[in-house]
Amino acid sequence: MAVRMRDVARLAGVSEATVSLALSGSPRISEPTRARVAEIARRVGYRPHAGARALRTDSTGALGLVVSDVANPFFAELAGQIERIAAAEEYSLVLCNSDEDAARQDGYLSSLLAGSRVDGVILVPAEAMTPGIKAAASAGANLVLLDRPVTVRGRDAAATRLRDAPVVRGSAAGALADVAELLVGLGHRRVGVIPPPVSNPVGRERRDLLVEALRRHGLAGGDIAVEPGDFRQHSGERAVERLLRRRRPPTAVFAGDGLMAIGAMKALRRAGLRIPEDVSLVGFDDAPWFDLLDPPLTTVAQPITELAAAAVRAMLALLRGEPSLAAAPPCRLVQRGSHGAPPHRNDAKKGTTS
Amino acid sequence: MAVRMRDVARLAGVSEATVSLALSGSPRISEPTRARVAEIARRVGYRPHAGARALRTDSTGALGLVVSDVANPFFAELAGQIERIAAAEEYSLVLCNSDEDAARQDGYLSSLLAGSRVDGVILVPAEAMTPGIKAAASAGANLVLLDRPVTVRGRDAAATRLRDAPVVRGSAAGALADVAELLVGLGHRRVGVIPPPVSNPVGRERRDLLVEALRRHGLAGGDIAVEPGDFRQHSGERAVERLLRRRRPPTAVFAGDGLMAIGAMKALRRAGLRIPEDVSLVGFDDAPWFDLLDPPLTTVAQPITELAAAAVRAMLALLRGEPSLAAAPPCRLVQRGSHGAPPHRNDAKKGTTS
DNA sequence: CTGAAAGCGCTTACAG
DNA sequence: CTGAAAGCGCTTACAG
Repeated sequence: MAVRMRDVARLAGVSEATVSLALSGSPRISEPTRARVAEIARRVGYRPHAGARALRTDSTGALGLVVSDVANPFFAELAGQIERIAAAEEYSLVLCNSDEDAARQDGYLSSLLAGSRVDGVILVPAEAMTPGIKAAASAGANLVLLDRPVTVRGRDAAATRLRDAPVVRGSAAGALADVAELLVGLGHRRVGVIPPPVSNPVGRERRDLLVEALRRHGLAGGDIAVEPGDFRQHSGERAVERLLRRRRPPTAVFAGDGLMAIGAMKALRRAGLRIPEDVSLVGFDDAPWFDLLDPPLTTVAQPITELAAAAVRAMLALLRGEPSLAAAPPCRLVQRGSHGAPPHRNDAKKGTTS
Repeated sequence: MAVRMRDVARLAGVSEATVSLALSGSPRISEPTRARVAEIARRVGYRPHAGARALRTDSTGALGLVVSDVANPFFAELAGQIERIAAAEEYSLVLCNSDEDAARQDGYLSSLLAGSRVDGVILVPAEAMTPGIKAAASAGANLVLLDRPVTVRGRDAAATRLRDAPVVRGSAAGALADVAELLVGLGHRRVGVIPPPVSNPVGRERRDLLVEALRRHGLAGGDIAVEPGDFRQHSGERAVERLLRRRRPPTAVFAGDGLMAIGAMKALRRAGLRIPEDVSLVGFDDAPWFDLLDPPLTTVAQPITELAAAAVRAMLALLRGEPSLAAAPPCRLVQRGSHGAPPHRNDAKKGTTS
């Protein structure tokens, strides 16, 4: 059906070997021959059979990207940028959604890597460690960890390799310290924190960074209410409901993910609370329409372009056998309209609706 | 590096042929042998080399998806659902962003199809017709057109095949008639329309369907101002600015795409206009956070889940050689808070800011 | 400067 | 019920 090398060779009156060499620009082929072969190949729309080439060269020209959910605006933007950069480097992108499910993630890892579908995988790990990640590492796969680290135990070969795997993620410490300073500075003394699942290193980290910054600003442990979510919008709603049922509900809420921030906003509104007059809300992740929300969302923006570029760069370094290139570009706090001073003290119990 | 069939054969004490047959469940292999081979393959994490299999069977187990921009929430959601459904059918997804650029789209088509990277492509065409689409069709590629049709001329083989290619897209006629009825019913007499590029059949269609519905409700041609955009947020802003500079600016604006609706909202606000008191705004495409915008956006929602399912279904039918399965599930108007009655007549020129 | 030949890892007629 | 052999489309040492 498709045009094959044999056809190009016949049309050019040379052997397949010459076509192959000519198209790869080998100096062994004379310029006139090279030009003629290239022109014919172009004219007939010849493209080498990707599978045949992969079989022969043990490299596919494809990269895998396993994220938890492309419908999440953060990952959608990230996937788009990674595709763009990879395409510029002549790599195609196989996209997989793990849906935060370790088993699905491991299935993808195995099909992509053990099946030699791709040369490497950029992975947003669904859990701190899974059998599939271990298996990929011990098979010597090219793995770049994106957005989240992985928890490595032991000193076997897989563990050692994994410890060396490049991790590319936003550095949230500075921005979360800014969040703490902003909220405490405005007078908030009771803060609700909705981190990603704490079974996940990224959940623990966002929680700990903010909680510690809040404490540095004088808040006591009892003033900080933690209700983890699961990266989904719905979990943000549920977490806010739980926060509002507390004896002394928070006057400010931090939601550690874009979708959870949306969910938190919905639940806050449903409870009849005004943002920021009754409660302040600070999110994590940004999107081009967050400034159009009601109110415009104050949030921690991740450096998506840098993350995408660094992830592809780290993968290319791996593929070339160069030393691994981790990266941690800083997140930054974007102040918009969803934060403000807390309501007066005697309004304290107002939030206990639902 | 990776485990190959040879290794499984050795461990099981049988030939490679037997392993192949056993794993494919051939009745020629005895049950004990099959079970033993399967168990060993599972234990060592064997996965067939995708390229070798593709070379031999002429089928890759992969599908291409070429969209114009995954960062657009509509396509992000669509891509996510398509990946999910394709994965359930054991197909992996190669994602490509054409960025509405015909040349990039054609490059992807050629690399995916002529390069035998995928068994078929689900394509959101960047233009009504391009050389790459024609080439793919005449090479007999499996092509499903998503969200947008293609303009076919001529009666050659490629044209005939293309005319038979399944088209899967939302049917907007009913919902756009509802938009016209809603706006005219509220008293609007001057409507601004920001369709997708009219070089694109989908742009012409959205424009024509709405304009005709508006006319059926008694609006004259001069009352309808058309300022096409290009699917990007920025173009929605520019289009609104042009609409507001008109002698008699519209009292209601329709933006024919999610990102353009966001842009329109931004420009309207920047011009100091209140929505919907000064201008009504109706969008196209929906997202889980559109109800949190200020004001909540009244919009035409596309049936994304149905579109994704229908696209994969159409592709599977093609791959099985079954008759092509087009689909056109209906869009529906979601009324929220961005529409209302027009301001009083003597306010008519208020909008001429900028 | 160019060609003939081997081999990557599978699947599938063909033997037995 | 199982194995030996051919061949998919490439690339790359090896000859000449």
